[in-house]
Amino acid sequence: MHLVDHLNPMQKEGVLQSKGPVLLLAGAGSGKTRVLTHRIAYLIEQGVAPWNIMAITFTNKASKEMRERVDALVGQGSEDIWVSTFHSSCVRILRRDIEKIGYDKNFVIYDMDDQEKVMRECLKELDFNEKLFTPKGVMGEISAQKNELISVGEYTKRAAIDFRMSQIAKIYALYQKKLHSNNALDFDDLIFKTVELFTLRPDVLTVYQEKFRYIMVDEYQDTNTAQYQLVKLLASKYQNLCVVGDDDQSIYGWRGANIRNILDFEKDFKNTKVIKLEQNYRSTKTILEAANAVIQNNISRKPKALWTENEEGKSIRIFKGMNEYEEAQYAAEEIVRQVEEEGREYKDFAILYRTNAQSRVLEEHLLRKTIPYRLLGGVRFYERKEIKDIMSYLKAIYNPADDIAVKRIINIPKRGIGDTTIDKVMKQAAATESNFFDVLTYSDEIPDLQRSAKKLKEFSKMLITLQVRVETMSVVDLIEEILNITGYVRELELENTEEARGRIDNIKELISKAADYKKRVDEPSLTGFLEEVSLVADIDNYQENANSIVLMTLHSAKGLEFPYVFMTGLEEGIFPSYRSMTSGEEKDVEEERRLCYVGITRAREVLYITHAQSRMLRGMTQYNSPSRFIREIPEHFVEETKKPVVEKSVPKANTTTRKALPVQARKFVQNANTFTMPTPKNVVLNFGQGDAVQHKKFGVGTVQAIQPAGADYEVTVFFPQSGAKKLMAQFSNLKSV
DNA sequence: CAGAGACTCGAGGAG
DNA sequence: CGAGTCTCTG
Repeated sequence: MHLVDHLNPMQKEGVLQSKGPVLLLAGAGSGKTRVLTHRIAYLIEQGVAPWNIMAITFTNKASKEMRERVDALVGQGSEDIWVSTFHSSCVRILRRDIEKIGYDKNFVIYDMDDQEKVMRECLKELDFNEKLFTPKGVMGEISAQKNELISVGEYTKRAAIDFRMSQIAKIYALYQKKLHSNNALDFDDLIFKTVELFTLRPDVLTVYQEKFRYIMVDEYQDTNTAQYQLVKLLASKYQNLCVVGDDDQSIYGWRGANIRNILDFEKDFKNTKVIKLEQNYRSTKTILEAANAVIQNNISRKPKALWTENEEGKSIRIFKGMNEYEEAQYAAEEIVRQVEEEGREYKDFAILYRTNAQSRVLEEHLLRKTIPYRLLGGVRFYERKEIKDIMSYLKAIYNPADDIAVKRIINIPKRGIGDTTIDKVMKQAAATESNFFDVLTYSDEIPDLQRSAKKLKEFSKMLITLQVRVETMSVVDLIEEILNITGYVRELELENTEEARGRIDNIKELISKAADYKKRVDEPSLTGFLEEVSLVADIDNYQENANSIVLMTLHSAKGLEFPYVFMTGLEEGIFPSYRSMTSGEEKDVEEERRLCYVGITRAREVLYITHAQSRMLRGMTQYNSPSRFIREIPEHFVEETKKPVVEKSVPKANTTTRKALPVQARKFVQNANTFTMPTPKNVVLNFGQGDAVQHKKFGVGTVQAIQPAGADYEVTVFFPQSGAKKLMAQFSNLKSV
């Protein structure tokens, strides 16, 4: 029995084509991970040393999965294969060699929060119009430059003719200067600086080229220019580069992913062998053909069509809710029904949505039905205040030059050091070109700081004390020591609120994560722990085995699969998003459509698509028409389902075949049909649709519909005597009976 | 300096 | 609607 015996011919070719550039176009569910892992095993079988092999993925989860599968296939020596993400590979390289380009190798990694703080400082210092230059906006532009490998110098040159750009160039320069003096890199820098290192120091590049003779890149369609350049540099010597991707699943354009990387691969690497994997092993025919039908509406793509030998399967269920509550209720009830009547397990279900904000209503209804669920996204663990506080202590101990971390904790818990004092310290630091922390240590010598010097020195002494212990203490002990000295947890205990208890739990969770780190890693260190924390993604924490349904964004769902998938909020303005519809660029809607394709192809057996006629957004009620993507699914794959008639009637799903809907032949024609109006205020209704109500003149009737109408509700009530009446809730004085 | 209350403004997705 | 910022007061 040979490695490739149970692979299909195309997969086999992907495995055996082990030399030279290979472009593996792998459709959704076509077994690409399988090809990659077998390919690695085959290389080793052919006598390639494990340490000469590198496999790059985007998420830790993907790399962990690949590592496990490779371990199972290869056995001995597999630990020497570099299986890691772009970011962690770069960190590893930079820790060794970044000194060669003028950075300290103990750099810290800034997350978005930290970046924004630095950015705010820059904007404040430069005193630019804050309406024109928002931290987020400028950060986005700078990030885009880094993704395109455009340095401060290069950008400044290009910016010369444009006022706004030249302003941003100044911010970019200051921002980089601050990061450098804080001894910090942001996410984009991790890639950028590695490329810079390789470019400036060919000797270093050669070392890595010799090391990584066989390179594989997963999710290649999501690489940006910087990542591409990195791979190209590494592979240029031996040309043994295998990239795997699917242009139809490119959904990270907004993050700088350059779809040209996949479309032009053959031009960049001569004699590229192109292999297409088009057989899908995951979904039913119905689901797959629906996905094909949707994605065909995109103009810029490589033509292809996935096929499967799987059975027809069930129709795609489409549900229209009156509002997002009804939508959520439907999903929850349908899941309960499937679990109780069809014997499915909770873990078979995923609910997907376009934006994280949509998860709340869904959660409420799942809680109400006591359906166990896991939520990915939202406020991530490491972004919680208490966690960031503790982490900032660790960062400040590790790298006192990290002004952002030091400033964050200087008055946490309260030490009587206020904004005025902090400002003075900052001024002093700027004037002497020193770090914020250094100023603290000699604050008693500065006239301006005399009054608060005692507190400042006390704080700096405490940090120094902790620094000394790093050598001898594990991360767990260090955290406990911090909590001890600062009284952080004690303070929370005194609060004695639900929220405070939650925060204490989170801190305990952090400690156990640190303990787990210590157990798992060969040489645990504070650096290692900080690094790991900086680089975790949400999806990395997703556990397949837990028996609960899972809620996540469509973006997070890429690479996963579930027997039952709910795609929710399929409405114009939500999905496709308002921004993509109004940007004026068709490519933006095409990216949304690819996201839809990704969503549909997550489903193995049954796909539900739901949308709501109205939904609350930012305190406003929006009325959205159904998403164009619904119309792009041929109707014979679809059945429209009605809500299991709730409340008073039989709780049984009641499905009917959907009547002919006009099929929109061409896109572009679609207009938004999205608008907002004020939500009724000060009107409380104590009845809902289907309830009986009493009216002075008409007697008892049944509520048929409730529509917001300006600041009031228009209630349609059917009265047996007088027929249907439309009444304004505020004036009709309806009473529930 | 700290806390309370008013006020503004904004949510797309993620390593 | 809700998080984050601003302003006022003790």
